[in-house]
Amino acid sequence: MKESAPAAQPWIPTLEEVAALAGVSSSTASRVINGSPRVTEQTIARVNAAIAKVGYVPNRAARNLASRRTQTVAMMIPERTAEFFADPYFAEVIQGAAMYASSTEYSLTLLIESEKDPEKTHQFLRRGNVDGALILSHHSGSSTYRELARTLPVVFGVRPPGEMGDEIHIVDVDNHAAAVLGTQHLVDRGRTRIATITGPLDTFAGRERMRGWSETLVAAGLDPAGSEEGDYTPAGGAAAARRLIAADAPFDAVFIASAQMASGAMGVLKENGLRVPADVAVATVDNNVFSTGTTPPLTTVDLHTAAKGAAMMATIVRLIKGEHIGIQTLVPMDLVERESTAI
Amino acid sequence: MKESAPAAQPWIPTLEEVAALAGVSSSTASRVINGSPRVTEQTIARVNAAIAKVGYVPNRAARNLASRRTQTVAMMIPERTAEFFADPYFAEVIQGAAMYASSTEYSLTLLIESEKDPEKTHQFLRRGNVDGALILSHHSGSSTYRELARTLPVVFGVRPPGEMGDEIHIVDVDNHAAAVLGTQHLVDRGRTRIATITGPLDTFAGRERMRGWSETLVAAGLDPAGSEEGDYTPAGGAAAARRLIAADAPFDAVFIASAQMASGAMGVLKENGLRVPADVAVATVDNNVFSTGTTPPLTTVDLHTAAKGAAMMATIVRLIKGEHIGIQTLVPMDLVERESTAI
DNA sequence: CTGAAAGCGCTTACAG
DNA sequence: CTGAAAGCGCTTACAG
Repeated sequence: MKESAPAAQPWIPTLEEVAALAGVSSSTASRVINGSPRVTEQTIARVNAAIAKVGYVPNRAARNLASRRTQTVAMMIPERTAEFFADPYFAEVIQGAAMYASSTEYSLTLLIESEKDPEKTHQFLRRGNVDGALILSHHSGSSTYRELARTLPVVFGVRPPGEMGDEIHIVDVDNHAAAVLGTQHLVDRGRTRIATITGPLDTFAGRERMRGWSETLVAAGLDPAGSEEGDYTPAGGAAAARRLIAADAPFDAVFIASAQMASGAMGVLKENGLRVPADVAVATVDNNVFSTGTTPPLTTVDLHTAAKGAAMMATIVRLIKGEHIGIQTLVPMDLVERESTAI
Repeated sequence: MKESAPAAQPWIPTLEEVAALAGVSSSTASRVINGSPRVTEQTIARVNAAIAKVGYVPNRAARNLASRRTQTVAMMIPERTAEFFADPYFAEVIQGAAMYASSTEYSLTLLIESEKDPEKTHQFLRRGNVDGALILSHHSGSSTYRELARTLPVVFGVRPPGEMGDEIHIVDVDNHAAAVLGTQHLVDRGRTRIATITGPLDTFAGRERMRGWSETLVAAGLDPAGSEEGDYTPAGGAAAARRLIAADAPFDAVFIASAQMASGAMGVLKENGLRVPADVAVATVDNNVFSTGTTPPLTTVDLHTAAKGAAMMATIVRLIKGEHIGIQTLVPMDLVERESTAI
């Protein structure tokens, strides 16, 4: 089945050739390419002209070998890839990171962590095959990434288990504030019996969002009108909505901790003859197809998830360059009002 | 803001050290690592022991430079990344490709194509920085990727504009068959007034799915009960459903060309007092959160999208290795029956 | 500001 | 089956 040859490589210009064309040494050509300040304007122009003429692109392998950098950042993906990619949240973070990367010299590689043999993955990372790693998800309880962070720049997009130490860099959103924003909006709309569908309460984000809902009610002098736990999926949201209704504590609004859950919950509300927003106002979190695609579309807290991905990438690049930066970066958010909370 | 140093690199073992430890030359150690057949069992064992002992991982840059391969495959992402990643379909293809890649020596890099300066991206690709490229999307009308395919192994996940030439390798699903499968199921359920919400009709897939719906009706001796065009989004599906209802041609079933559109359409059906499946049976395409998260869950044609991504990766690897393979790979599909078409 | 030279860590004909 | 040697295409002190 083998063919003669994998398509004869066409002509690929080399640094030396560019240098010759520009009438300089390859050292100088290299300096121009790498933006060294110690080169004449004129030389720069000549080299750039030569580069443009032959369409020169540096050979990454050679460059990386010589400079001992890889210009590569790994995005770590848990082995349960199907679940991971099913959540548009992660896709959006990846999108933001990839977009930011494209504006830099770094490229983003998807690296799936073997859960049976995490050591293999970690060795790959530690052995100089990437300049840094981005962690979006991890088996809670595992602290392997924390260890990795001691020998390699690592940026977390979720809070790793255990205490925050100085060695951890995290880019996150203020989940408590997000829930306050969404819930307060329901209060401002005059709703007084506000329920919630929470995220998984064994996650930090899930608990924080619930706390935001609860504290907002207390501050407004309102009693909670019910709380059910969901799992961030539409089906989970639908199930939680059913339990909420079955509990028979009347509610005129519900803060749902994710748009995916909200989209599932909407169908259940309708089935039970509850009109949105007339009977029940709905506010949620995440501005994506799940919040725009329902009827009516949902008021939501936009967490700027793509911006979070970009911020993670920006942070890892700065860490790689050896900059000294803060432990935590918070990504801003805002409320997007739609029909589901119209008066 | 600069710090002293980017964290002293810890000890990274080198091939030479592994070789010394095993008592062989680095040539031999290299052969063991690369699975050359011309090495003694004993030598292999000794080298592997040394590798395990020091936790050796080959330096990719050196390896790539010496072997003139990159072990990297680029997944091309259009510059409108937000739209691209919003569709779970693409995320699922990426997932499958990444998963397959992790079982090989290849790594998958996300490469965003600059649309203002596509030449820049293409030069990067052509200049030996990747071994192959995967194309999931492209501006129709552009034939640049076809040109690229003449100098670099390229696998398409969508049909490029223009004629299929021998130089094009494509991994796809039979969209016509998918629509036949879904529509025939509605016919088998005894529905006789079957409408459709199509995908964008300026795409090959959109037209093929519509043709499948239409031909199935003809074969069953049924008249079409209406057809509206959607755009693969929930909002687009909702709008199409509204038009379908407004057209006032009664229908008792609808084949919707994507689950995203179906999820939007479901809300509109309910609003209009149409019960699913009692009044209207719904069959769709894509087995993801959009088909499982609605109430009731949707009967759908599972296109095995992750398998498609894996097949794309498998195909590019074979092409890179110089194997002679067929122009087209079709990924199988199957029908998943759920409540939306229950009798 | 520029160049000659060494070296990054591997692979791979070439001999044996 | 194994080793010595050359070389992959860059970067980067080191001199000047």
